[in-house]
Amino acid sequence: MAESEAVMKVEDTSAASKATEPTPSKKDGDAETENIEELEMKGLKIVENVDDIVDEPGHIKSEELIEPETIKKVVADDTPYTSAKSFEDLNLSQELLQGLYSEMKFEKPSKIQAATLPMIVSPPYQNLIAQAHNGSGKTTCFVLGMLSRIDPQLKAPQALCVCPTRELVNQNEEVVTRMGRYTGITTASTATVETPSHLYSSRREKIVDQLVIGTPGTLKRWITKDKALDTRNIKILVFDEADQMFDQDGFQDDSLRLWRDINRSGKSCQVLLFSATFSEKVKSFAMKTIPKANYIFVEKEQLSLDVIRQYQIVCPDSRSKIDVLKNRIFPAAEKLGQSIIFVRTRGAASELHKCLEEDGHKCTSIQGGLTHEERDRVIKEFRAGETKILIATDVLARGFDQAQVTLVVNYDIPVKNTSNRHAYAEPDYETYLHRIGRSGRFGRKGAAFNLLVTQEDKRIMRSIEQHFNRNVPEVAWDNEEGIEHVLKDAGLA
DNA sequence: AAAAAAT
Repeated sequence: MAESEAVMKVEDTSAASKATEPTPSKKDGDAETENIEELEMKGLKIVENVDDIVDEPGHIKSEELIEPETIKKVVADDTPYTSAKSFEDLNLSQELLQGLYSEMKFEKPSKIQAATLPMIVSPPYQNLIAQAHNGSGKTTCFVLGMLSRIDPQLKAPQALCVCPTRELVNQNEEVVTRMGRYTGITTASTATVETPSHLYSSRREKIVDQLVIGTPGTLKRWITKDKALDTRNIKILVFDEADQMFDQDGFQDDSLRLWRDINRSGKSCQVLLFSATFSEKVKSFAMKTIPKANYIFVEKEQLSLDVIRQYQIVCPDSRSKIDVLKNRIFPAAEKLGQSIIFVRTRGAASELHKCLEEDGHKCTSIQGGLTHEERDRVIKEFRAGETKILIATDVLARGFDQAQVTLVVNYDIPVKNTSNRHAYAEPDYETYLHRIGRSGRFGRKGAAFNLLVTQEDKRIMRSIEQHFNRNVPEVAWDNEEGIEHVLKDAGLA
C-alpha cells in the first residue's frame, strides 16, 4: 500500500516561548530515530532536508528558550508541504484569523504549528500522527484544523474531538469557543451537564452543532444508542492524548469503534493523533492502524523539558513523605504559584487531602470517584487561584493547562499497571512526562519533586533517569534550606 | 489491587 510513497524528512528545532504562545528557534540536528529506520526498512524513502523551517534567530530572547530539539517530519506522499511562517499562509477565513489575533493574541505559528498546520488544512487532508512537547501549542493545531474544515452553512456535526477525561473536554471546548468566536461555529460537549439528576439518561434531540468534543463512552452512546450524533458529515476526527486513546490499556477499543462508525457512515474522514508521548508499542500500533498518515515525532531524550527542574527526595519512610511535603515543600511552594501533588490511587488522594487539611493546609483534591459537579467545582476554584495546592490522581496528569502551576510533586512515582503482582513494577515514563509537564507551561519555569521511599521507588526513578537520559539530582529530605535553595536554583524562589 | 469512561 505504501510502496511508492516518497517520504521527506525535515530536521528542525523547537523552542519555547512567551506567555501566550511558543516562539521557535533554529538549530541544526542530524539524529535518526528508530522510527525513521523502521520506515526505511518498510521500503520508504527518506529525502533529506526537502523543506526547512527558517526563523530569525534574533527573534527569541534567551530566557524563553527550551533546549533545542529535533523534530522529525515524515510525509506520506509527495505533497510538497511548505511550513507556515504566518497564519496568512494557511488560507484561513477572515473570521478565524480574527480569532487567532484578537482573541487568542497569537502573532505567528509556533514551530509545531508551522510544521503541522499545512498538512492538516490543505488538500488532500492527509491523516496525521503528531508528537510535540507539553505546552508547545498542540491544542491550537487540532482546534484550528477542526475549525478551518467546518462549513459554517452546514448545520450538522462535521468535526469530532475525543479526549480521555472530562476536564480535558472542558478545556478544549473553551479553546474552541475562543478561537472560533467570530466564525459562528457552534459546539457540543459530553461534559455539559444535561440532566444532573439522571446522569446516564439518553439524549433525545439530535445534535446540530458543527463541532463535537467528548469522552469516548458518551460519544459512543450518542452515536449508537441515542442516535443523536449523526456522523455522516464528519470529515475530521481528532484524538487528543492519542497514545492513551490508542493504548490497549486505555481507550483503544472505544477509539477504533468510533473511527469505524464514522468511516462507515461518511465519506473520507481525516484522522489526527496528537500527544506529547508515544511509547514504541503504541507508536507502531498507530502507524500500522492509521493509513497513509504523515508523521511528526520527537526523540524521547529530547522530550524532557529542561525548563522544568527535576529533583528526587529520598525519605526514610512513608510517614516522612507527609512531613517533607508539609515542612519543606509547602513553605517554599506557597510563595511561588500553584502546585499539583500526584498520587497513585483515589483513596490516597482523599487520605492525603484529609491529612493535610487537619494540619491546617488549605488544599483540594480531585479524582475520578468524585461526582462531576465536585470535579467541576475543584477545577473552577483552582483555575480561579482560590486554591494553591491540588492533590490529584492521574485524571489530571495529561493536558491540564494552568499557567500558574510552577510545582509538581510526585508523591507516588508513576508505575504501570501490571497484572502480574510478582513482577517488578514498571515505570510509567509517559505518565511521568505528562505529570511534570503540568508545570512549565509554554516555556515558563517549573520544578518537579519525586518523593521516594522504597528500593523499588529508587529503582524506578533510576529507570526514568536512564530512559530520558537525564540526571535527576537528589535533595536531602531533612535539609532545612535544601528545598528553598533548590527552588532558587530553578529560578523560582 | 488500579487512573480513566461508563454501564
